Amino acid sequence: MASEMVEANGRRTVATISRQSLHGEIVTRLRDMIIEGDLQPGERIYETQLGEELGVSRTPLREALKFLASEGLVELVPSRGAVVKRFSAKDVEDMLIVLRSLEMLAGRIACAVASDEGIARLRSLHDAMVKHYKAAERLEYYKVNQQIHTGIVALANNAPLAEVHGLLQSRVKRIRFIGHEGAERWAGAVAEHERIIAALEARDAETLARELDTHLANGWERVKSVV
Amino acid sequence: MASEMVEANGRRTVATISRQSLHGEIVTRLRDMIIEGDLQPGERIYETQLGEELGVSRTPLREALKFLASEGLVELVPSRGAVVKRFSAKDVEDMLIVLRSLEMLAGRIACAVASDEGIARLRSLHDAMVKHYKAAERLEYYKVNQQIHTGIVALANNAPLAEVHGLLQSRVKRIRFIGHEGAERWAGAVAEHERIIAALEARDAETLARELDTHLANGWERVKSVV
DNA sequence: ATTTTTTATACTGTATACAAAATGCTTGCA
DNA sequence: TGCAAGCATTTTGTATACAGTATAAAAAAT
Repeated sequence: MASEMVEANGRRTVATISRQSLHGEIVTRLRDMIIEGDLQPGERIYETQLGEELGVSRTPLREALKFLASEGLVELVPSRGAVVKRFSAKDVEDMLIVLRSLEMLAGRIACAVASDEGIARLRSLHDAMVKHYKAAERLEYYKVNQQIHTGIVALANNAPLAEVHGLLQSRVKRIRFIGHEGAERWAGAVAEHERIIAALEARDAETLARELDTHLANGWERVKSVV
Repeated sequence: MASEMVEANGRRTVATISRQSLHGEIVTRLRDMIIEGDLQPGERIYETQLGEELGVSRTPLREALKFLASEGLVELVPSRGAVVKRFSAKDVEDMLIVLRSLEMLAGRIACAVASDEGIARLRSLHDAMVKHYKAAERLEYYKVNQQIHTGIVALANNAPLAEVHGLLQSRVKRIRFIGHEGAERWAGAVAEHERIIAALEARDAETLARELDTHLANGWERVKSVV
């Protein structure tokens, strides 16, 4: 049955050598489905139905749901199964407050411990992002943007910090993904990013923290309307 | 919560209103076992064995393990099962850095939004802690101490903040639980707590943040030797 | 007509059974 | 004696089956 599944999926087998367990794959698959809005907030998840849809039995699917429940992407209602978690505007605002604090912390640490290569890599990511901005490629821009924020956190070389940041980021991704900002605000965000990268290159911790602070506060303003 | 009563009259949770599902109970049970050192770091978890020990079958146990894996308390090695996660000294230090940042953030917010009753409740907790200190009741002291730190975060009224704080706190609990500090350091910790509560009562955000900063930095110093 | 009760259906929660993978041990051979 | 290969045991990974529960619909009574 498992071998059939691999053939049916086809594309998934390339990277992982099918080394990862099935429930692990389901976790990433479902996470993507939730983030991309394939499974909508408040929607109830029927295990048999979704299992057949994915070509797996209920057992690994349920295990994956438990994992995602701990991540906070789904909610487990006793004897009524899993529901895609819905976030209120206050929830999102609270998350962004924490995210902002975490990124500021990461930025401060990064200024002290990051390698020159790491910073250079972030600069090139930033350049790529600007290209996408000028080409008005929103989706590509969005993806690289995420990579930059994740990259700053990664530079701090603090695994738990990166982990909790990723945890919250995965929750707001769904929101941000939807939010399409106007041209002038978009330009403002790019300018903020430029200053962020500059501060990082100068290893100026306080300036970097301040820039991240305003950038992420503005980010909330940009997304507030769509929540 | 209600399951404690259930456990009192009989070990099986069948007949009564077991509001929480079985895997949910197993999660809390295993979490306690890990924190209290019943399951030691690096120890491999044999599903059938542990299942029989707890009187449950493998299925809900596995679901519980997936949940704990997402929490970071156990590690899932593909086709070799679950292992209680072992943390290096750097891991713990990194966690405490993040915890410190989160508590400082919570403290700042709490000064602005906490209710007077909430602050008063924390003061009485503090008084209880001092009593335990004077009676040299280490375990009781430790428990109330945890409640105070959790309580400060709770005052901020920010669910995601409380969540990630609790996540990291559950990981370092195991360490701190072991660490027995000397009398003079213990006295220092109590004094720091007194200043923290005072700053909170004065709603002096910056002082509170500074006191939390030094308190938690000292906390790392106190625990460093035993990691 | 409305409310309550009953019944049917579908879904979740748990257990068990089966298949695949890995580890350890024994045996054979150099 | 040392090493390797193969077999056996153990353990995980997955599927399926069964039991319990909630929901919804239909029927009966007020």
